[in-house]
Amino acid sequence: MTTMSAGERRERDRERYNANLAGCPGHELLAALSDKWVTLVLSALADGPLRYGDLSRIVAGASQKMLTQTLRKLERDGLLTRTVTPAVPVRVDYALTGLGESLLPVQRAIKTWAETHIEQVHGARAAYDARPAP
Amino acid sequence: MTTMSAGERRERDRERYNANLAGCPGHELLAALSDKWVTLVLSALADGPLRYGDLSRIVAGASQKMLTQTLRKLERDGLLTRTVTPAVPVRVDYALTGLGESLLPVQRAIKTWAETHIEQVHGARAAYDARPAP
DNA sequence: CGGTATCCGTCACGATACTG
DNA sequence: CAGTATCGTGACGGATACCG
Repeated sequence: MTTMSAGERRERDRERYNANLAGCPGHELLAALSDKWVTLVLSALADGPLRYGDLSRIVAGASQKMLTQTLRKLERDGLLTRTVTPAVPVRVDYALTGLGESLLPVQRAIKTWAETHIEQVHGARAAYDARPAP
Repeated sequence: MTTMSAGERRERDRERYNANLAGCPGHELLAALSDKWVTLVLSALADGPLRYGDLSRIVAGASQKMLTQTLRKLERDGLLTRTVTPAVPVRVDYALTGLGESLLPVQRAIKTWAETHIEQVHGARAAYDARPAP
């Protein structure tokens, strides 16, 4: 069968396209960074290692589940290390790796742009929202 | 009433925290950029204005709904302009604003980091996944 | 051509309870 | 202290159909 419905074709195209996206480094990174808590955890650890409890206090908005999930993901990606000290009670420290630290300048670049231009964005939004209704 | 259940307190804390987050320029930007299609649209327009149809072909993975939604958001934020030329059929052009263009270097920074370090990340993942099961 | 309107599945997230 | 297990829900994205 060489024939194929338009729907099938579109679906196949989308799959291909998404496969490309998944393989694109830029997108992978962006997907990782955009995670609500990743940035917060990373910058919390920028000043030095922290224990789980400390992190959960600093990143106060995160649920236990989300915090753990985020930490595991970052550990898997080699951005931080997880060190368990067997004692009673247990002690777990998290610290940035070199790779993780190398990400901090990128974060700063983003932050800098944001602080420099956010006013303009807010202004544009206000203007847009104030337009006469269609 | 000065008393409050632990649950209520946590909930209130989370709300406050999220309110802070919403006001944080860095997070606002990150939330905007992380949108699956924003980066693609922006870089598609980096070389010059495009019509809606062109965009939908270049950003092939996006559904019509998502593409329109993304374009509207970017227009609202002042990152691009939408120009309607009343004719038959209608013609709509999208172009980056100065503000939108100023975002391109940031995108490049992200892309550069990704291309430089993604191998390490993949290596770390492989190592993590290959560890002996607990 | 360039959209809007509507329905619908899924899945990420949070709350809660329990464990080594 | 530092998690794991389980369940409920709501926002988001996709498919489809229709409009100026």
